Amino acid sequence: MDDIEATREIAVRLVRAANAVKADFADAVAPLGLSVPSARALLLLDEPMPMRVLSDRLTCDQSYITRIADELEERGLITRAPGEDRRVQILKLTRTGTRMRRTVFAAVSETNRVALRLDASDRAELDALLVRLLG
Amino acid sequence: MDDIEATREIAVRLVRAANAVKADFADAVAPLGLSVPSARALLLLDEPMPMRVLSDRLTCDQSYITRIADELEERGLITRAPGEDRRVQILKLTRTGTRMRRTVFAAVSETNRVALRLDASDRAELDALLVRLLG
DNA sequence: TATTGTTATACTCTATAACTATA
DNA sequence: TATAGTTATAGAGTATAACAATA
Repeated sequence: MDDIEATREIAVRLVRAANAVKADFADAVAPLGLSVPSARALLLLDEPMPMRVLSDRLTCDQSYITRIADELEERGLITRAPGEDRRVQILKLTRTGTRMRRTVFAAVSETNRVALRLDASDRAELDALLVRLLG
Repeated sequence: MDDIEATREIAVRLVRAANAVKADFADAVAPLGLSVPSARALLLLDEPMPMRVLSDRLTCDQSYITRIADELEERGLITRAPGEDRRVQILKLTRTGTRMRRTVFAAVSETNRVALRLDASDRAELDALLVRLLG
């Protein structure tokens, strides 16, 4: 069996594994009525931060954060408040948002197949390989 | 550091690594004027097959194959021909398609970071972990 | 002039539903 | 009636461009 072919197979499996992880995440947050991007944002909001910072952490465009913030704000999970620099909007979890963040965290942790299917030494091995892959 | 937190970090890195692999693939096929799904389909068309079989291998809906086949046909890379069962359309690479498939294969192989960043034993390790993860 | 955020728009990947032709 | 493929449509996730306000 061709070496190149075998290596491509691994790449395909890597993408499949990531899809499975994402599907697990989506299944975990769907019952909470949150979209995947909003749930991801919620997890990142461990402390108040400007929308710009959130877009950096989510690695997405700033304009997309407006949409996510709208959704979270409508659900009463965050507030927007202007920063000292008047251009900046600081996103901050409400009390409901803090509770929801914990709920999301618990839900996605329970369904995380990295935890479910790999023991500690496997996880360490995988992590090292992924770091090498990401360079 | 929390164990749950660390495990979630690995899941995040897994998704990032897969995104990197996909981005490599997209960058490799973009200069050829192919969309990612069409390039994927092309790689799977190692022999003539019904659209239904291709949808199984791409793990997507049949209706999506119609779109992909349209694109490949317009580019002169495949032909549709009815099978013995008159409901079936057999997709078959043209000569140009066969050449293009080889070009795609070479291009994505060259940019495949699994090959570039991991040696043979790392790859075997990674593969085993991914299989376990996919269960 | 550069940056934050907003708005409007559009693109990619993909699925669902309703349909047709054949089996 | 079940299956292969098509068509039209829709939805999720995300980006681009133009813009307002502030720096």
